[in-house]
Amino acid sequence: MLKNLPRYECLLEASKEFPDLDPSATEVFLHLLRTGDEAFRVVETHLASHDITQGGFGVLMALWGRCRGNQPGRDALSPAALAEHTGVTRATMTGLVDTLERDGLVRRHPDPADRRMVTVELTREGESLLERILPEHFRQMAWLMAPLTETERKTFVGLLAKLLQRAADPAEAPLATASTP
Amino acid sequence: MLKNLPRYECLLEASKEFPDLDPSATEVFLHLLRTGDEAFRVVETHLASHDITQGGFGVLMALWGRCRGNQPGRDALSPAALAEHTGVTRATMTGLVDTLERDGLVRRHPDPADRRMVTVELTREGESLLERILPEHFRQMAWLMAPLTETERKTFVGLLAKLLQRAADPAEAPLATASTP
DNA sequence: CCTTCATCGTTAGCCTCCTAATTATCCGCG
DNA sequence: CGCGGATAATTAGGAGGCTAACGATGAAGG
Repeated sequence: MLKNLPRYECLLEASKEFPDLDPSATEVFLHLLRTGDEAFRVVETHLASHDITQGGFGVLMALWGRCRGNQPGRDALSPAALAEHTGVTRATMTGLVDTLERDGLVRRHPDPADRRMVTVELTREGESLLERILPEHFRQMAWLMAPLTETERKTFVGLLAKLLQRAADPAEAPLATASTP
Repeated sequence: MLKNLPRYECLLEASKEFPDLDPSATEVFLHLLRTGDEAFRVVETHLASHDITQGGFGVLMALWGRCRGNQPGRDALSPAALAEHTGVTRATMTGLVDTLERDGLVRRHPDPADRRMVTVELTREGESLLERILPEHFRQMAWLMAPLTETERKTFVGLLAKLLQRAADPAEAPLATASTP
């Protein structure tokens, strides 16, 4: 998102004016957002070359046997389950499934038991697209992470997990307590 | 983006089937994206409570004296410079400035020297909004990073920088070479 | 001078994503 | 049975993001 990461001296200077500004925290934060965004873009670019978006890819992956070969038969999920799984709202999922269905990668089936419900499943075409995309997708992640040793990766995931736990915490941020009330 | 991070055993199993899949690389990648996204959401939620979006906030920040108190007088930038600075296209910047101007946070001025150009500057209202938002914004970043020691932060930024360099590399990913040609 | 080319901002059309409201259906309770 | 409440998917309306194309202007060369 942010293209220009502020330089460190700059942060130090600004922190004089704002007592709430923690320079090292800000630096980590900006680097995290920037790197995440850039990594995102790398795979997004690849997916775009196959005319599929990140959102669509997420749906396809969710459909494609969670954990691969979990259950026999076709994998079919409701839009609600897909939304939950990929982290978007159900309204958004309607749009995503619309696009995927229009492109023939996915099919909607009415649920005979509960007529409110619908199940979404992969078509052959969707499956084959996925199998065409995945090897390169995996290669790309491996390439991206190549500069990190196995030890560094462990450390990294540990640090990310700490932040993730806090960021995803329902307790949320301290929106009241402050040094500037 | 991805809500359910695959468990490690699952990745190991899948890697049998896909020689290109590097489990630890995938794990790092998914954690990075997920954490970045979650951190993004935290500040986005805060900004939303002031009726401003991330994109708009970025523009305001860019306008608000890069590095704070850099130059005397008002800070004014062209849409192109803003787009460059915040990492969006010029077309998108037009829309962002439209919204900000409609909300009275920003003003467009024609450039007398070059009639193709326009300069964008902060209004008093925009400035005061920013000064109202920033303390809490800083506090939020500090809160988010609180679980990390100063040493961990240094390590973390180092790792992020390594990845960033690679991800932002114009050389891009190895889209040709592969074990599945 | 005038033609060509680069550059600026904007427009048009599309996709993703959101919230809120709508419609259809199921379920349980009197 | 019939009615209210929960839940499914969808629609409506808005915003940000992109690419591509456009109109206006400036700069440079013949």
